[in-house]
Amino acid sequence: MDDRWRTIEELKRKATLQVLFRVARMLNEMGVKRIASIAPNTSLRPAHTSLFPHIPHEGIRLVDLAARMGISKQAVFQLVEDLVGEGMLMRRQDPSDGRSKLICFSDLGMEAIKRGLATLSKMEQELVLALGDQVMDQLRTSVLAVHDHLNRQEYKVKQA
Amino acid sequence: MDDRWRTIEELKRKATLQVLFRVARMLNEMGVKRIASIAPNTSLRPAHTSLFPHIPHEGIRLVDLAARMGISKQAVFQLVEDLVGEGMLMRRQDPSDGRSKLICFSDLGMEAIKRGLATLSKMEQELVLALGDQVMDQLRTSVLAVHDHLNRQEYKVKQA
DNA sequence: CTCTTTAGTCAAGCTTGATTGACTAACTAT
DNA sequence: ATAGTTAGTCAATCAAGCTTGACTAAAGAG
Repeated sequence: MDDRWRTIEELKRKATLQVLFRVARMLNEMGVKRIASIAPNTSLRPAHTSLFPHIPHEGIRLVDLAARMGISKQAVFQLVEDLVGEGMLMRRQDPSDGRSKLICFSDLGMEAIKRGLATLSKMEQELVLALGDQVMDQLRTSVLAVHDHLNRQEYKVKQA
Repeated sequence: MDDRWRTIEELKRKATLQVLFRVARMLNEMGVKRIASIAPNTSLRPAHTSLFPHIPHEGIRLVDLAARMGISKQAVFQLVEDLVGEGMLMRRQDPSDGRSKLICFSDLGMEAIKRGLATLSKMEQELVLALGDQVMDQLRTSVLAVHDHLNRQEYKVKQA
């Protein structure tokens, strides 16, 4: 065991962030697996579900959605098209602009989102059961603190 | 604001896991960006770096590495080939098997890993500075608790 | 000693998730 | 009214990250 490797092991042991990444990845995989098992949608891929967090209740225009996701409108178009085909999303005419349509959830889509969130919430409750209220409270408050800090920083960067 | 949507917003507010995912994603993106900025390796992609956590100091055989990552040995071969080309990894002859080679880090590779971990550690220290010792301690212990629990569960599943 | 299996390699091809370019219809500014 | 811009759409293309199949050399079983 040479010195270089020892340094690496030391750094790894201290890396809270690495543990955070791994935990997030494991939980995410677990969630995806569970949701897939209750609704075997062969045709809905990660790229599709990545749209969901960016679709507000009022709806959003294609170009704006693309801008928020940081990819081309053509790419988003195809994803939205698929989701409309599956009945998850719908396009309403934008009352204020004849060219544009407002992309929003259909009833079916909202039900699906609800089921997904419920699955996540169930996983969380299982963790509470296994690890106790206190640990999960600590996780919640500390993660939230980091979250808020990162958002404040991002805001500052955008202002500059 | 109809009832279905209100339920969704309620679920989201309670979802510690969603916040965890988002925080992990943001920090990860930040880390990748920083590391990329200090070492503009145009040719090393995420698929390559995903090998690193599975390569032990003693080295590992291609088939075993592929099994650990859950993908075909041919796919792993290409990635290893690229990394050997970049001087990050090297292949030693396996002393106990004439067919097999042990994939391990080169000196350059270990230096690169060290720099990556150091970057992560620096980000962590910045969080400590911004949020305080206490919050980061809470994050560390709670995330570690979840991590250990998930690993225990995975172990149990594998036993069954 | 032969037969089968296994480790690494090489080649071709596929799916996903994106891109760029072109086009139509609707809006906007002059 | 006309010229230029913008929103959505359609099509072709591309790179990443895999897969499957075929081959070789070494190892192991009978």
